[in-house]
Amino acid sequence: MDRRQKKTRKAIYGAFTRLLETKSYSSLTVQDIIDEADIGRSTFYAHFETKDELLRAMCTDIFDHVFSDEIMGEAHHDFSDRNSFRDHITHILYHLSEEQHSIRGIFSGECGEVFMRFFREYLYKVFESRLTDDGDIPREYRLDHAVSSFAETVRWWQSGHSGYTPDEISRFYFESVRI
Amino acid sequence: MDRRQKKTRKAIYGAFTRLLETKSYSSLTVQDIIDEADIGRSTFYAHFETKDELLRAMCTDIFDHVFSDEIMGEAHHDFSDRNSFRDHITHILYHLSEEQHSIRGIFSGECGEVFMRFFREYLYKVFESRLTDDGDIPREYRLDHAVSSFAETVRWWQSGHSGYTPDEISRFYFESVRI
DNA sequence: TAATTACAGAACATATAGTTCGGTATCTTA
DNA sequence: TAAGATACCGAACTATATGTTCTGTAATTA
Repeated sequence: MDRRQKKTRKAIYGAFTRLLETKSYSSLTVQDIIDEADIGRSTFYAHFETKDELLRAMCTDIFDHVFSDEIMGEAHHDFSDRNSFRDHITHILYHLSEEQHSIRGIFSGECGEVFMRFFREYLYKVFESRLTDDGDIPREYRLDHAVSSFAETVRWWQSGHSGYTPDEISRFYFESVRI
Repeated sequence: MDRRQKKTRKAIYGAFTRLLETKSYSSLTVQDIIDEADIGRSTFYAHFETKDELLRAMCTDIFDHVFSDEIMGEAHHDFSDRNSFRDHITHILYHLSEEQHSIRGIFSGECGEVFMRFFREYLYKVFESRLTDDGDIPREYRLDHAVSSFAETVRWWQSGHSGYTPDEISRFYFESVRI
């Protein structure tokens, strides 16, 4: 990839995350991003068709990193011995904490919804295969509940309670939800 | 209130909910609502400053009804004998099912987030006083988790699974979350 | 070195939001 | 029921943001 392209893309991403820390997504104009990134107007549109697509691209980038090993089924962190579900979840939390700089502003505000929708798509894949069969509650509901609860747990963690460690958050989650 | 005002307000609400069943909130223009409601442009703005405020007003209307007895602390439905927390929750679900016509389109799409945010505000009040003290998990987290899980349960129910009864949904919830 | 590709930025077309205002219909009240 | 108040209609207008096009320039690549 052309060095110039990487440079502008990085500038756009940076400007976007920086702006999201002070302004809300909907009140953010493309011009704001252009000014903050210090690029030409046509350059922005050469990279992204809309503001929404920019958000989408950023989410994809972040999650591809966060879930990279998860999707592959391998674990770099020290959980390779016992691949328990709980370890996988904690693993994801560790990855998320490494991406704090980019997701700080993204969770709050209206783009939080877009972000959460993406997040849940990935989480479905992770939870689906691990969900135990049990009881007379529809599997569909149980899956939705497990995913929603986890996504909301992360939202809670990342918006105002980032002092807790991934292990603590994992414990909170597994002690609050019946899986 | 002037009969004319009630009439236009009803027309706007109706048009809004009708449109939300086929189009997404963000792609919905004020002009769309005006055309569907068959009113004058200035009339819309005489009632609501923005599209967001319209959504906000509708949410308030719906929730004021759904939570009316809850906030008052009284129960019209047959739960007056044993005011257990679970009865209260089921009570709310019954009220919600009565409002299905207006909330059908509101849960899906982007306005779902606005709706959910409102919903959660009301739910916090209901859950806060009933939350048992227990364990070494921060009360703040447990409250957030209980509220989020319930809100998401209702979202799941109202978007594609409205065949279940309020009692069933209540059971699903209480058997999935540790409160 | 030559061809390609990306960028800057001005100019432009379009769409939507929100306001203003004069005329008309409807409601209220004295 | 007559008069004053209030709400509605809708056209015209301003303002703002979006997205496109084009030309000249600088960086990259072969």
